[in-house]
Amino acid sequence: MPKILTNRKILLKASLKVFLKNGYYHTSFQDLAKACNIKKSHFYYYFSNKEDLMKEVLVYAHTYVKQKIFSLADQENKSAKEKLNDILNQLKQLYYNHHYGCLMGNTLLELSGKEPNIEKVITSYFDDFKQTLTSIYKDKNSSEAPEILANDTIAKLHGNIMFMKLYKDHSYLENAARQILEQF
Amino acid sequence: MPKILTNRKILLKASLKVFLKNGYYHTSFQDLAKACNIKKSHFYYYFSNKEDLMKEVLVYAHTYVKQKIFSLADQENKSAKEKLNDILNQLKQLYYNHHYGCLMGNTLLELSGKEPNIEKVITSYFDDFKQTLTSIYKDKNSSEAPEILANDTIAKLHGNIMFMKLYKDHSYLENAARQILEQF
DNA sequence: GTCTATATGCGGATAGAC
DNA sequence: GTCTATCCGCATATAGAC
Repeated sequence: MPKILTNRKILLKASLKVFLKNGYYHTSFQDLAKACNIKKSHFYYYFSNKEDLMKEVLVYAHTYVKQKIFSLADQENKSAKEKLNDILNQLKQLYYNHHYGCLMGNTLLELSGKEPNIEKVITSYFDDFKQTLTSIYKDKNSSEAPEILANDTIAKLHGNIMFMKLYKDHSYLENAARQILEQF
Repeated sequence: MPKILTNRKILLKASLKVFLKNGYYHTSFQDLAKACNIKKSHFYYYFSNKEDLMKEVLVYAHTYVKQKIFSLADQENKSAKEKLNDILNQLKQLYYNHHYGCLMGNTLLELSGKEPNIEKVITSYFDDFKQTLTSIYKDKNSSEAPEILANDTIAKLHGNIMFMKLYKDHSYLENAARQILEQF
């Protein structure tokens, strides 16, 4: 009989959903415990406190997106525009099953200036996102610098993710992605 | 001697700053009372509860922006581009004294799906914003519908307000505003 | 209109049994 | 590794004196 009935990864995945839905401050260990099917005190066996848990959740999310999506920028035998298309399609799938928006964006707006340790993880995510798109925009002929184009694209995506959440309508992200691709 | 030492408007203005800095759930009546120089129980004389207070704060903010900024779209003897320039300049001033971002955007991402009464106020703000810019883009020759252009502009602004908050750097909004104006 | 005092519940966190 | 029990503080909110 295994002594381990759960593990960090299972807890991180389940906690992520709760944080995405409820935000950081509005999520209690009670909520998390319910979603994870464990007692709330048991979180302290795996994590030192709530901040630590959230940090790990965000690191987990970043790692997942990096491997699953950002890595598509490294595909050989594909054009820059094809890579961009792949990335945008995968990003859309991330957001299409709900109306909770983006965990990184939500958490940034909620915690920036309050929880420096958590903020660092979010910064590293957006740095990574920007670098990924910059590498793609380097292949585009444009009067604008690739870093600027990458920033514009991320800003436009997240502005439309905001609209998506506000109006509970996926078409905002759909249209933004199409427009970004057309303008490449 | 006046019996009224404070009033709703004073409380709303001071509370707005606290909510902008700390968010909704992370703000306690303790924090608000300190910023307003009253006892925390005294809020219940003016507002029925925290949700009601926040709603009033957002209504106050909307009214302020509507009168001070959105109204610039109605100026006679100015071109559409001049009006857009005026609005963008005023919006920048709203955000340039701090790195807390936008109260409407922050609150939307934090409370959407949780506090319907508050969400309605936010929706009405963005509807108003969109309508204001739509009226301006109607004067522009473009293959895109004015509503689409208005949406794009708001999305781009708020995406860059996010960056502004993340990197504590005003130039994101500055550049976005310049670019929006150039593309008119 | 403004205050003091207080009720009540829930939050994060710890101790220690099994 | 997982649980029960519990501490402590703070949160929202109310009652009622002045």
